Amino acid sequence: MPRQPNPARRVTIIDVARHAGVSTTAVSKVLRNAYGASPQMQTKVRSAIEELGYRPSAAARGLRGQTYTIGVMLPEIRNPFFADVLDGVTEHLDGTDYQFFMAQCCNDEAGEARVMESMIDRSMDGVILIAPISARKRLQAVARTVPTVVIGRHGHSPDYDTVTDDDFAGAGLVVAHLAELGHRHIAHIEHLEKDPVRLVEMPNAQRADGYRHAMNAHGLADGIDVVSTTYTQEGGYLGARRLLAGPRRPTAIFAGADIVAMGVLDALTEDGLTTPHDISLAGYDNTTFAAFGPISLTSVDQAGHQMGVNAARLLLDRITDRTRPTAQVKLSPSLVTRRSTAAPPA
Amino acid sequence: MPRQPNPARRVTIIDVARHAGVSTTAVSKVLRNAYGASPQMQTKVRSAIEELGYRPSAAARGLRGQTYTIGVMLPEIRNPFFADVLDGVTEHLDGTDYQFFMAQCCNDEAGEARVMESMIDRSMDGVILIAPISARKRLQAVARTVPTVVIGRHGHSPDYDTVTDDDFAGAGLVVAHLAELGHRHIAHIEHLEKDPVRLVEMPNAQRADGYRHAMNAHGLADGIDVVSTTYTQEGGYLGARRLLAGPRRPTAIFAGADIVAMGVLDALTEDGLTTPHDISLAGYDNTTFAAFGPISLTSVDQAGHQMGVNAARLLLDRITDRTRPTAQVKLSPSLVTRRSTAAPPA
DNA sequence: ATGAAAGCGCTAACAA
DNA sequence: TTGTTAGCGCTTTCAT
Repeated sequence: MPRQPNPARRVTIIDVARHAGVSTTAVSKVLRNAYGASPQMQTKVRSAIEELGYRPSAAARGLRGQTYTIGVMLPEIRNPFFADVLDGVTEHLDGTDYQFFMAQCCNDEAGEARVMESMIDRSMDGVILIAPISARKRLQAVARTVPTVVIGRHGHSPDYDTVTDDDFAGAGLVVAHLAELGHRHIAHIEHLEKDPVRLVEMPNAQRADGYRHAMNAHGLADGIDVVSTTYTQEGGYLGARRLLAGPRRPTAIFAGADIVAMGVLDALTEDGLTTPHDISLAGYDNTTFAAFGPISLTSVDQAGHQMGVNAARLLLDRITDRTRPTAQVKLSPSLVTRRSTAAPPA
Repeated sequence: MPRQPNPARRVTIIDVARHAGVSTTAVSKVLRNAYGASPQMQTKVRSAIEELGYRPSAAARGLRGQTYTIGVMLPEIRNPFFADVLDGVTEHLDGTDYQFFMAQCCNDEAGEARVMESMIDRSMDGVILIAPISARKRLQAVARTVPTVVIGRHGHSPDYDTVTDDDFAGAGLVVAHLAELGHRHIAHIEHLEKDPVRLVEMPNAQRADGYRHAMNAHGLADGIDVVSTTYTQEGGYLGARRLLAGPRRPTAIFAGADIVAMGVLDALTEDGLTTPHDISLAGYDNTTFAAFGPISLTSVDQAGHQMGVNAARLLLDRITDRTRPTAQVKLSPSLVTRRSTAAPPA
C-alpha cells in the first residue's frame, strides 16, 4: 500500500507559463529579475507563480545557470566562535535569493577535500571556507572552479578573497594587558604547525608570532614560554597540565583560543586553582562562553559577526563578477577584559 | 583580463564513456552500482573515471534520479547538544555515497518553512529535522514530499520516522535524584508552550509533565514550582531571577536544558550564590558544557550521538523504501550526577 | 518585449 | 549484458 496514491507532480515553469498565458522564457526572466520583461508581464507571471505555489527547481537551474546555493565549510561546530561568523553570513544573505548550507569537515585535509568537492559537485554558486587547513594549492584550485572566500587565513591569493583578523596585533593586546597588570612570566598555548606555508598563513601561527614579538617588545623575553598542542579543549587541558607540572609555573596563561582556555580551566579546577587568584588566563575569540558569568574570561574579540558579513558580501560580489581583483579584508581585534585576569599573586 | 583563459569544461559522463569505449548508460550503471554491468565493464569504467578525474554533477543527477544529498535542519548552532547529534549523523553517513548539509533555522516557523522548502527545492534525497517547532501539519506535508526523520518530537506520524528521548522519564530521574538528596522544594524552568498539539509533542512539555508527575510520586506536591520562559541562556537567566526574587526560594532548580542551566548560573553568580552550597542545579542534555570542570553540572544524558546515528539509519532506510511503515525510536535517558547537586543547606 | 527551440549532464525506458 | 534515446526543468541564444 503505497502511502502516496498521487505523488503530486511538482509545479514546473511550464505550468506557470501556461497559467499566465506566456512563454517559459518570460517566466524565467521574471524569476531571475532579468532584463526584458514588462511590468505587466511581471505581475501576470508573479500572480501565476503565487496561485500555483510554484518553486523553481535548483537542480534544473543549476544545469544551465545558478543554483542560488552557497556552501559554508567549517572545521567544527563546537567552537562557538564559528556561530558568530555564521550569524554574520546569515544576516548578509537574508533577503537575497541565496540560501546557504553548512558542512562540517573534520579538521583534516581529506575531510576538507571531500566537502569542497561535494560543494562543487552540487553546483553551488559560491563557497565560504572557514579556517581551512588545506594546502594553499588546493584552495586555489577550488577557487578557480567556484567563487570562493576564505575566512581566517592570511596571505594574498589571486583567486580567492580573504577575511581575517589581525591575529598578530590581537596577541599583542593580550600581552600588553597582562604586562601592564605586572605579569612577567606569561605562557602561551599554541596550535602546533609544521607546514612552512601554513606556518605563515594560519591565524594560530600569527598569534604565536605576535605573542613572541610583544613579549620582546615589553622586555619580557625571559618570560616567553610556549606550549604546542592543538586548538581544542583537550589541547588546552594538556597544555595546562604541562605548564602546571613544569619547574617554573607561569603567573598568566594566554590561550590561543577560548576553546583552549576552557581546557585550561578544566586543568586548573582539577588542581584546585582559580583565576585570577592563583593564575591569570586570557583567551581569544570572545565567544559567548567567555562572556558567561561564572567563567568571565578576558578574551580578544575578533568580531566574528563582522567577518561573516564581510565574507558574504565579498562572495556575492565575486559571484557577480568573477574577474574583479581579489580583496583582503583584515579586521582589527579588540581586547575585552574580564575577571579572569588580574595582577599576579604577590 | 579574465583570470581564467580556459574555464576548463567539467568532465562529463560522455567523456568517460568515450574514454572507456562504452555507452553512457554503462557509466551511469557503474556510478549507481546498478544491476547490469559486468565486472570487466566495471573496472574499465572505474579506471576511466579515475584517469579523467570525473565527478558526477549532482544537479544533473537530481533532474532524473537522486542527488545523494541529505539536509539537516537545526534550530540553532550554539546549543552543544546538537553537535552530538550531528556527530552521530556524520558517523552513520560516513562511507556511504551521501553527503549531508546543515541549515540553521531561527527557531520560528517561518524560518523553518524557508529551510525545509529550500531543501526540497534542491532535490535533496532526504531531510533530518532536529527539534522542529513547526505545526505537525507542515511536517507531514514535508514528509510526503521528501523522506523525513524528525528528531526530538514525540507523537506518531504515518509519514515520518521519529527519534526521541524519553523526556518524561528523564525529568523523573532528576526529581528522584534531588528528592533522594533531601530536597523538597525543587523548581523547574520550562519552555513555555501554548499550542495544544505541540504541547503534547514537544520534549519540553514532556519534561515539565515528567517533573510534575515525579514530584507528586515523591510526595512533593507542595514543592512544585514551575517558571515558564524559553530554552535559551537568556530564558534560564530570567527564570532564575524570578525564582530568586520570589518569596520562597527553592533549594534546587531543575533547568529543562543545559543551556538554560547556563543562564541560571549567570544569575546565581550575579547574586554571589554557588552550587551546590547555596542551591542545587541540574540540567538536561549532558552537553560537553555540563562536563566542563568548573561547571560540573548534573544533567540528563539523552544520548545525542545515538539519536543522530538512528536518525541517519532510519532516513537511509526510508530513502530505499518509501512505503515501509514509519518507526518511532525512543531512547532511554540516564542521569549523570556531578558537583552541582548535593543535599540542601541545613 | 516576447517566444521558439536547443541544450545543460544525467537516468531510465526500451531495443538489440 | 549493452547501447540508443527520450526526457527531467530550467536558462539561453536567436528569431520575431
